[in-house]
Amino acid sequence: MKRYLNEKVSAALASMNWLGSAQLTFEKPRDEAHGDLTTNIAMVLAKSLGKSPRAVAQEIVTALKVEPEYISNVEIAGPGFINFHFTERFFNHRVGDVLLQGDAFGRTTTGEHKKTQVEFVSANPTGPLSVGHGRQAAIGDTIANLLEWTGHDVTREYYYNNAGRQMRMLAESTYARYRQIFDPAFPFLEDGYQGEYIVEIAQRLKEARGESLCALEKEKAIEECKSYAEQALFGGIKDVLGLMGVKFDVFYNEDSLYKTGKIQDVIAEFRRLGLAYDSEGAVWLKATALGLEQDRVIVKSTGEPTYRLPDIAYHVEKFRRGFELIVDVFGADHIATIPDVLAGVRALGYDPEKVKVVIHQFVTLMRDGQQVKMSKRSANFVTLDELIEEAGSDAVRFFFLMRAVSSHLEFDLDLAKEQSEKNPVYYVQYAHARIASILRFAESEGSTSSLPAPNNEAIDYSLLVQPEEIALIKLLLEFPDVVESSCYTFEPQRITTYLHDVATVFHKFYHEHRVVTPDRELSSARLALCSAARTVLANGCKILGISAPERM
RNA sequence: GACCCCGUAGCUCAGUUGGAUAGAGCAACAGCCUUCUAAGCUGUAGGCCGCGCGUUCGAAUCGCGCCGGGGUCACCA
Repeated sequence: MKRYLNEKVSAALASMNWLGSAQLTFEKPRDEAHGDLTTNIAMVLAKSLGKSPRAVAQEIVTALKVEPEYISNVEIAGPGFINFHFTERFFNHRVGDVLLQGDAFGRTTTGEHKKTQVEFVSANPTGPLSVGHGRQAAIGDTIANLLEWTGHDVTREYYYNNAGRQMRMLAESTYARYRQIFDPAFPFLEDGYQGEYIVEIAQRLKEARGESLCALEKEKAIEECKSYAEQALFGGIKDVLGLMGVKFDVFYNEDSLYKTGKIQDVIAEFRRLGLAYDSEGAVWLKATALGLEQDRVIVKSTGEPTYRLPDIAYHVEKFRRGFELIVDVFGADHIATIPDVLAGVRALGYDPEKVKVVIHQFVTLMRDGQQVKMSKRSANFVTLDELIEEAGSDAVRFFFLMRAVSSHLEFDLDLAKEQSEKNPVYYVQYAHARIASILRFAESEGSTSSLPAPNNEAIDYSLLVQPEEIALIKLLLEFPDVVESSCYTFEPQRITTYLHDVATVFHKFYHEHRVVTPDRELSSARLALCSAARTVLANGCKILGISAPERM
């Protein structure tokens, strides 16, 4: 639709030598009376031409040549908009295109197989995934899906660290809980992990190993606890991600950056560039020389690197591995580290423009109208697996994707749990199930009245003339554009919003018009339309990672 | 104090690269099932788009300054 008009209007502009002096764009007017597409080109050109916008518009329209078969009306309106009305014929013949493309409808190739990495979740195995991680998993996986739908070669990656202070604390906490099974008076560490899950892990450890760890030397026993707890927690994390339908291609261990000398290489390179110096026993990155506020420690006086150094080394590795587009999905709590990493990457000669950082805000969990406080260290917190168990994966994913990533998300547990019409995810799924039901019904009727198959070439799409039919077709045709804009702006909520709209428009159509009627020609055309709507809903659900049920 | 996100209907939030008369769900009220799924549809009501100034043909959208809420500012990750 846009492509068609772009060609025609560009030709008109060219005939007056106005082409190129302003960006020609088309958009869908909010008000249907203003046509199917509109352009503001006349208003943009008016100033430089020294003419009134409406006069410019008139000249363009006069020079414009369009086929009346496709364009029913071109009008100048308001301050100088040029509105284009397409014919019903133009729209209803597109239904066949949708059906022909089927589960590929909405896919585009603009990504040109660009090698792309999406990093998300990246939680260290120190505890079960939180609700916040769940949001990140839904966002990251959906962005990855969107990138695939636009033709990128996508690698889903999870970066983790199973060394360091936090893991040490996990090990000691587990050890203490383990010892407490045999000796309730065994002291628990001051700032250890309080969560009930540690007790459970200790219990399982006891079942697996009996009392044997008590006999071991403490350090040795703690080491055993660490590997056992890590394995248990990582297993749990992967299970929960699996429940959400999230599968990673690569689990990247921070440790490998040390083993292969990548960390040392980065330090050496910074030193060579005069961007690192020693002070107070630590190694500092001269971030001020890179335009940042203050210098930062990259290697502590204890000899351990701070998180910045491996983060920079990891990003360097992303470039070295050949990724042309690097998407980092982080929680808002990591926002402060990003400038350091990007500055480091740039200093080392890589283009930070290729790194897109998607920051998502926090999730507030509401239960009975009360906020549920969440902290991994406190005993009282709702984990992602509990949430999924209560509300189901579809509802959880959909809820996480309903809001803009930059907005705080209030997750109403009671609403998500409610398996009823109040729950928005069902609205979309119900539309899909309803269509599936209609198609089943038509098939059963077809055995006696031989209705043509929905994708039959003999279908007369021009029978689709009702306002509800045309409105549905128009909306369905927007799907590829919605996928693209959602992808390139990294705003997955555009898909949930759009699918909700599709469901609404379909339900209205369904309410107004009977699909299967004695009129076989009309029935066929409407079945085709239903099938096209089902295609869009199913494809959209696929992108969101939720199911599109045949029955509800 | 510095930086980041948010501020739109009673509540939770959409609102496409700035476009014409501001949108949905929930909550409230009033209707619609002898017909393909009522987990649906229709109608009513609900708004200084936080405030002010600016940019321009035009601002919920962009800029600056306030106000309010949240977050981050380690030799924690």
